[in-house]
Amino acid sequence: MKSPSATAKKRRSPPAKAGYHHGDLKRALVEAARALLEKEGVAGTSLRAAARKAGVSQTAPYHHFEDKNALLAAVAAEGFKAFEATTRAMMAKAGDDPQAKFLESGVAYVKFATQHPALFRLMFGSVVENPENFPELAAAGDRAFRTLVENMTAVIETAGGDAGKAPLFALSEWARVHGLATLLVDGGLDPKRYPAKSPEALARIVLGAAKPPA
Amino acid sequence: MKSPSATAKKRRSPPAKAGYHHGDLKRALVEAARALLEKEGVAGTSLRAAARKAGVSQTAPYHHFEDKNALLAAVAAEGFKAFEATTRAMMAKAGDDPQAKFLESGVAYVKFATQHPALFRLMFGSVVENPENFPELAAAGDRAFRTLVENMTAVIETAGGDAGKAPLFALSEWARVHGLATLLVDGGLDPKRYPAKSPEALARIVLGAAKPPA
DNA sequence: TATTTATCTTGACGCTGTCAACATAACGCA
DNA sequence: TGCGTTATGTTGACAGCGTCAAGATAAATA
Repeated sequence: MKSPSATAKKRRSPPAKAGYHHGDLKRALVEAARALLEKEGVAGTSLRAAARKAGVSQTAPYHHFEDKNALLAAVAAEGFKAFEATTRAMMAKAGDDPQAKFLESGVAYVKFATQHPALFRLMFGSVVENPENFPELAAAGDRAFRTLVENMTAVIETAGGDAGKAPLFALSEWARVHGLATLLVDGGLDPKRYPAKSPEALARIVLGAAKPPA
Repeated sequence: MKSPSATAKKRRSPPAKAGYHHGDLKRALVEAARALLEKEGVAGTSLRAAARKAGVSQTAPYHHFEDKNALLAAVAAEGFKAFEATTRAMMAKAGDDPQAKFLESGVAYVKFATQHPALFRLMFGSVVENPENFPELAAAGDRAFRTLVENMTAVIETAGGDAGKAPLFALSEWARVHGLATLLVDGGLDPKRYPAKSPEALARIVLGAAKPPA
């Protein structure tokens, strides 16, 4: 019995698209919102537009997300997954040297930000309200910071330093990387002032070479 | 018709007009918008609400600002003035040591951000669109960066380093300061992880002491 | 004083987020 | 199998937003 016939598709765990009820609106909405984000920016990303793009009515999203904020949080969470993936890939290319891995993770950070500026703002800016209500987001932040401290610990240990200061140094370096990414994304940096072939190249220069006098 | 009002608003000083038409709506709107910003955040700051607060109709602002974006730009420009003033004050307290002055300017940066988070976001985030159309904003950015490089040059020279690298080092340190401020303002930083009495204290620790192994 | 200009108001448009009420497909149990 | 329940979708409505068009009125000017 079950389905009358016609399209018998999988609808259990990976419910693609099947059936009348659109199949998997939730995912479709997240993807639509992400596409809007890339093309129109944060300001141009509306719940209604996402619904339109997914081919449903304007209030259909409310059966899958409590409100617009929840949709944005879901997009941000997906962004964090992509972010972690690319960071891992960049670090893998760097081999075993902790210092090189640390640098590459920073470059990956900046590269991701400049390649997906709106998504980056959504993830790290204050556009998602009450992010603590979205465990996926908090978990992503925790994971990111944990790896950061681990990397910094490795760097310090190979340099024969005091590993107890890893959290402090990690924060310091995180701030620098995050600041560079933010300045590039938000246009606080005049590119003419720092001619570099690409944001990635600039990141490599700044993060790798710049150690002003203490 | 409504009550033909009664409250005569205060007027402005020398070049201002002492007229009926509200006197100086432009300034009143900027102040209203700034108050809204502090109380309601960027999202809760609307042109109409600012007009309401100033006691005029919803379209009155269009005689003084091209659109909402222009009003926000004016608020941001005012923010930059306040920002420069507090930075100067903090640096003055630091005396003559370039290193100390540099540190204090960074601490002032972070302090300003955490004390006026919405204003900080307005100034440095991407909420004002096409900021290049507002010369006041560009000028403020230029001034800020120039002092930064000057300070860094002084720091390097007293340390006997290569002053040619001042722009690069300045960018590096600016990124760190800006990143720290941004992380604090946007909640990317879990305060439990870095127990400090205040953001200002945390800034002092991070900016002053954290020089991880190169 | 007459006219032009600056400023402010009313009214309207389409967009937004969200709610209430309703319709129907799918699921689960007798 | 049929039926009730739940999940998912729709239409319609509301207030608030940014902005435009037209009209009103005070102030400046000639």
